[in-house]
Amino acid sequence: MMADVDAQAEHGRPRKRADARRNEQTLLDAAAAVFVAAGVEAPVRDIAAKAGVGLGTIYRHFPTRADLIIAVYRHQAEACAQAGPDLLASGIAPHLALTRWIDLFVDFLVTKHGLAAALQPDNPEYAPLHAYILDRLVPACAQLLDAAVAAGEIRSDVDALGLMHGIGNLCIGSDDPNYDARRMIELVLAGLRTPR
Amino acid sequence: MMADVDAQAEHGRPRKRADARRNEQTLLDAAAAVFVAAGVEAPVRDIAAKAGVGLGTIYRHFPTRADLIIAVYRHQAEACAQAGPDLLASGIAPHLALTRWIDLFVDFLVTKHGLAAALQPDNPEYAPLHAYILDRLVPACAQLLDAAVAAGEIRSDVDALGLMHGIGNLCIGSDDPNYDARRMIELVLAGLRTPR
DNA sequence: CAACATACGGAACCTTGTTCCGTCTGTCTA
DNA sequence: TAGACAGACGGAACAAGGTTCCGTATGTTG
Repeated sequence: MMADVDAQAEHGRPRKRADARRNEQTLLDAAAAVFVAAGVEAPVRDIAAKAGVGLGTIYRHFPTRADLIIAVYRHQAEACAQAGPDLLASGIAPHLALTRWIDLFVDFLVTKHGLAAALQPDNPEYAPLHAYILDRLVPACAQLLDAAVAAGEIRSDVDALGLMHGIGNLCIGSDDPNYDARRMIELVLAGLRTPR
Repeated sequence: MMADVDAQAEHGRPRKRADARRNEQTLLDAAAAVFVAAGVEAPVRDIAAKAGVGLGTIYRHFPTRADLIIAVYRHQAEACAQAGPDLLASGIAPHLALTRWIDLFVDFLVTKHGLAAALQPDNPEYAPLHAYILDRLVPACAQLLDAAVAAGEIRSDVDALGLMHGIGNLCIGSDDPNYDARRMIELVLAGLRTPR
């Protein structure tokens, strides 16, 4: 059946209605604004209100809050993932590349109020977000880590997943002026360079 | 003994009614059980139900969840605070004493599902808990830290508050079998011993 | 332009925290 | 022991936020 050749065939699923596409973009913009103003845990109602749409609409486009967060930050996250191979290819020492990359990751996290806390894997609401990070960022980290281990620059008893989890954790609460997440992360990295 | 007509005179405030004291203990026991089974973020109603009391009763005895948590774990927290001076007096190298003490602190945290996450200072619900930790545990840590710095064993650019915050953060999610909080903390401590 | 699939809005429901007040009960005194 | 009352009790009621559902509205297509 379905010998019809309409736009849907091009990407395998039916093309969305124009108003739906418009609303999706409106929601992304509204969500980005609300996340900046109130953190990624802002009430769904606030985002819907900001976008001027009903609650049903937001849930139809983004079934979970995590989907919305991913959509809003996908570009930045991809850039971060991409930076891994680039740094590695740049010719600097692997452990330096790793340090720089973690800097990028930390920048990404600390500039998004509440994002680090949301990354906790135990909260089922954020499972898709977690899966996304695992999928895109952990491999990038692993590549850098492996290179540094291979170069004998860091200890070999730490895995990328655990390191990312730890770094992410250390970023939680970085709004607090009495807490310097970067210093703690600096300690972790110094510890990494220490012999077992 | 002196003519203490009224037991209240001994501590300055009126003696509580017998049923109130009984309920307080019942609530502590119920809370401890529920915390073990469902974490420290378990619904207040569950604790009240387990204790067989009404909601009003639990709020009268413990105005915030943090008060209840503190009451349940006070003994263990005090023991941890006390261990600081003891370790320092035991004659081992200060940095070793610090390491051991942090081990105790981590033990305390990782055995209480959700407690580390609750320590985040941004959640106003847990403000009293946070204040308590600041009051009792941070000074203990500071003493050990100072001793190790004075002995020239660790770098001097880390403060007790930030270190505790970081260690606490690293303990979040330690239920996850793929995450080893202790290894991350080991890295931090190794980093501490590294020259600036 | 008619018909239909799709999308929309928001009321309604669920869970959890928190307050409030009518009722009940220790405790104290006469 | 009885009466009075401060103190404690239970739980209904309210607030806030997440999520579902369905009657209505509107692109899209033939």
